[in-house]
Amino acid sequence: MSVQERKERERAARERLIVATARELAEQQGWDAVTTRRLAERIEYSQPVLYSHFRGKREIIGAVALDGATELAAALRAATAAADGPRERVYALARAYLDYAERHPAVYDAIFQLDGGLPYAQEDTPAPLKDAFAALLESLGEVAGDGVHPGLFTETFWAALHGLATLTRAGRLPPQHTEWRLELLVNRLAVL
Amino acid sequence: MSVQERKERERAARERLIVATARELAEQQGWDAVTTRRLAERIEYSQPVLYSHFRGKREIIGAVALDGATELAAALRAATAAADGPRERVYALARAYLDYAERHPAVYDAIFQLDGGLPYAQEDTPAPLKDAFAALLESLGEVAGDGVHPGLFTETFWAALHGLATLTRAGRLPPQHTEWRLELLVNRLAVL
DNA sequence: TCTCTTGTCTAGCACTGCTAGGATCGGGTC
DNA sequence: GACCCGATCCTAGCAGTGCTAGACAAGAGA
Repeated sequence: MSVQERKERERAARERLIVATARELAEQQGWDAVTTRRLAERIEYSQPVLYSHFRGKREIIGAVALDGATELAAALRAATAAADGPRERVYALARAYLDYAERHPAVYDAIFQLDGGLPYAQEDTPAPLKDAFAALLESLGEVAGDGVHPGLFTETFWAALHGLATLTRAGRLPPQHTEWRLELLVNRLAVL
Repeated sequence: MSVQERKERERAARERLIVATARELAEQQGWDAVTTRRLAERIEYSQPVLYSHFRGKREIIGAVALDGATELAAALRAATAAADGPRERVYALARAYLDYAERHPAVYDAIFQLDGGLPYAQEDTPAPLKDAFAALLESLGEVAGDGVHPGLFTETFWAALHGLATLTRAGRLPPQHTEWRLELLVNRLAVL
């Protein structure tokens, strides 16, 4: 059985290579540049190999999204762990979120804007996505205020952050005063 | 000169037809279905005619965005005009905004998500876009609170609405409790 | 009526995501 | 060690995309 095991290992490694390369290409040149031909060339295989791992380009985006969600959750937890008190935690969380969106716009898009064929906000939502939301909930739940459902509060706060992140990057909001908008959001929305 | 005038009139009419048809197609089947071939077929001209009016598909999206922005501004003003007092005005504004995003998702995307080649948040930003923001500012400026810049407050509130609208439509937020999130946003962000 | 500009269309380019079918490589068996 | 056969991979191609060069026809002005 060791031959088959080796083959499966190699196959898994190649799958990781595909996802990592897709992400790299997307971060370097945007998702438009991630074509199946270019991706195949970079991993030094022919196009059809991609389709033996994924149903199509959509599923590759989905795989990048799952990777990114894991990373985002870790970044949020790392930021809040170093902060003292609810107020500082919320600030740290919001800054870390916007920071991630700015540093990894392609991955952020894969998670929150593009169609990766993943189910969201359902029972069968993949664990990394649920966990990213959980990371938000951990710090935001404690500042929801009396009588306000922590989950719904987290959703609302998150939506506001998402709006800031996407509108700023799309050039719809001027890049100046980002910090100010973030402070307004935290001061008004969170019950501290 | 009347011959030339007639030609220019016809040309302008055809340009409006292109934009209206693109919008119709996008609202019916999504922007992916708006291909230059399909669009040309619907207006009963050949593809190259499109390029005698617009530099490319991007500019057509931009034209739909400008149309939509005018419409959105009118919808926001109509909603707030019928409301009494700042609190009711903000509610009416927020509801009208989310309502427009839900009823005209393709147009909403053209304005706020897709690349239509338009300059935003600058001096040379087209009037319809500036006016849509002005419509937001008219109702939101009065609830910014003391010492808070009305423009920046409007941007922040708008970003939050945008986040709710896009995340909900992309399936990232469950469709239930939309009203509740909106109320939370208004109650916490606006100083009433 | 003829000419020449203006406007329109046909045909084609380089690219996209995706797939059918043939070639080749390598593990398992005799 | 030689052979068979299945798994694996690649070449070639499909239908579609945005966009454009160049041929062609229609119509205004002389």
